[in-house]
Amino acid sequence: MRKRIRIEDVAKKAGLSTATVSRYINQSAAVSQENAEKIQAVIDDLNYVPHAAAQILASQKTMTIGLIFPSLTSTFFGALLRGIETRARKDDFTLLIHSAEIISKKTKKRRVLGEHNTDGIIVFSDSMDDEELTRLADLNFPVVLMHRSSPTFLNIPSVTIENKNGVNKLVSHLIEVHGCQKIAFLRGPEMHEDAYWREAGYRKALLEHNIPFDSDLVEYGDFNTEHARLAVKRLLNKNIEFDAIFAGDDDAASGSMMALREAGLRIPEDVAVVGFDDQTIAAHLSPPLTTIRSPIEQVGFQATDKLIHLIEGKSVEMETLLPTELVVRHSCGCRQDLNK
Amino acid sequence: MRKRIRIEDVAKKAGLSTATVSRYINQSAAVSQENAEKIQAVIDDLNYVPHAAAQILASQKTMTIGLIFPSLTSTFFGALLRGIETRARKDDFTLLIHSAEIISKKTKKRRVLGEHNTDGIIVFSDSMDDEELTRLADLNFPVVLMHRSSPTFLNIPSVTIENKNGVNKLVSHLIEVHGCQKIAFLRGPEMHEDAYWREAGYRKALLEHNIPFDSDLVEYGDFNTEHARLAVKRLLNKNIEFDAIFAGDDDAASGSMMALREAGLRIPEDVAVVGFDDQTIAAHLSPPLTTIRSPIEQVGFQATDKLIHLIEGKSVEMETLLPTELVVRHSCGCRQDLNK
DNA sequence: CTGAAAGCGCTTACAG
DNA sequence: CTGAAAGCGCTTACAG
Repeated sequence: MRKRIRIEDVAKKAGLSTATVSRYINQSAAVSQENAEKIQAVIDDLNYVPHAAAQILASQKTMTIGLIFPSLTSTFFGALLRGIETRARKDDFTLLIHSAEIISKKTKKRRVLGEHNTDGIIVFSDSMDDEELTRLADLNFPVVLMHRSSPTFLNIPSVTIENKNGVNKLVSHLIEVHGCQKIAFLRGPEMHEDAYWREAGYRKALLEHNIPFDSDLVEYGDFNTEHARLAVKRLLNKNIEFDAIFAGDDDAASGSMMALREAGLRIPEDVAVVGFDDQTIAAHLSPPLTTIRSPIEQVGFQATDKLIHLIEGKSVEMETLLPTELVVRHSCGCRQDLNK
Repeated sequence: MRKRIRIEDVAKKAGLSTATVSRYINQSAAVSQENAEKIQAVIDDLNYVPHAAAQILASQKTMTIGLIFPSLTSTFFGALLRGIETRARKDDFTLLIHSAEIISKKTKKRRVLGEHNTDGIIVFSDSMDDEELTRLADLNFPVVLMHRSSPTFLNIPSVTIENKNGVNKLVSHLIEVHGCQKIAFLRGPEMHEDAYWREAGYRKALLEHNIPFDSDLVEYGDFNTEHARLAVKRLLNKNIEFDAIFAGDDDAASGSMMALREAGLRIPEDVAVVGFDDQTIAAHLSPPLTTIRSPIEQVGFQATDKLIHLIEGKSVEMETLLPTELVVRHSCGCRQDLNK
């Protein structure tokens, strides 16, 4: 590698001090018009780019945001990332993404994301344990939670979505409009907060329509295509009767459809299927999926917005609950026009 | 924020010098068993984590790899990222991801990824222009290309996939097994290298079967669901006849299916549809998609492997061409068993 | 508006 | 195997 160009080289060539050059680069203090132009010319000429680590060390600000995700495979995270990146870039923050799924227990002691390399961290769902959350809270280090709320003994801001109401509407639609009575439910991961509230919405809808809750109809779909496919197969093999499936999310709905088709069942004639999220895939399934639209990108945007406020020392709303919306397509049995 | 704990604090408490503590942490030189234990105890006690920027500045190694992607929305990138992250983590490299789509021309002067914050960069397709590529090559800075080959005047290692042969097999299957004669082709983005070679494979298959190339059958699908849907609509509106669609990739195949269904056409009876990549979605489309399996995750893994070798000063193979494979499902007209 | 100089928290020859 | 000290490339009070 060729010799690095330092701020000192720029300063020397411009006949100024490094302090002035630094001020110009960071716009941290006024620099005379004349010198500004001189400096810019030298920077362009030398192709100077500040050394990030030196800036961080000297300023004690990393200008980067850490992201902890369980995995990066779902399209779901694409939308989330878009929201996060859009907001982060507005304030020139860099993103350091850590996908937790791949980390092994052993690696865990090597803290990947923390106060040593970020100004703040956004945590998705349960991808950080309470111990580390507590440690960061004790440090007063900025953290924002997405798709989960703060442990009660801490006080961490969060951005979540309206799961319970959404699912209530969705399941009620199945019951009221399509007369479904035996609605299978593919639950998400055990400790997942979205899963918890979706179950609450499911139970509420049943209760309000005097349909008894039947645990035989509940399986773990894990918000995952293949798991959901197997879950529906299990239901089918056990000869459990159902006239609809609320799959937990869209990916699981896609897997459910597969299993049904493999069993020779028609959708929605034999079994209605509904999902949650309204990801891109939803409209492209066959039949197009009735689902709940959740503002995934907004969640990312808002969480990042909160975090940046926190980093800047401003106060933020503790809990942001974003609304969801019923999107009726055909997989529930509705027959609206195919062209949107 | 509470006062940061520094290596000096650890050293003092352990009754040793910072040099020894540093050597223990980085395993960069032998430390006596006794002192090692003492240091580890203090680290655990104080909850010490080294300041990343200080390490980078002092060692002149960032231990991070830059990734330049056009966008993070497709599931395609999920698989790619998995491969990259798996390999990077093996050598304790951190990932800095920059999605180029969101960057504006103005922002461009602020170089987001480069020698100032990474040890090397992986570039997807054409998300970095020749000018910057040249600058980095001049610096002798490690760069690896994915899904594109090096500009001829440079000499940058790359990892690409066998597009031409794959498509040739796919289109030949359509012609030989299903008797297709008018195969529409949804091309990818203009300057995209994958798109270029897929067209070459398409033309070759036609040529080998004495079917004239008909430019009326070619549209831009842009490797994108919605664009592809509109492209097929255009074809339909122009009353152009076709008995099959090679959609360019799986996302575009999904969009094509939508357009066909909206027009009341049956798949594959009226029109066969085939894709490329064999992403997760492919098996879940209805009917399940016949496509070419490309080793997306492998591409990421190999590119990262190459980059790390480069960073370590080792020499690497200049061009790695990974094989692809025909996956026959039902959207082409084949009637194999649905259960795999 | 500008500069001299201390300091950010590490690593690493060098010497022992 | 260990330590004293220079140095990595910036930023930022402080003084003017």
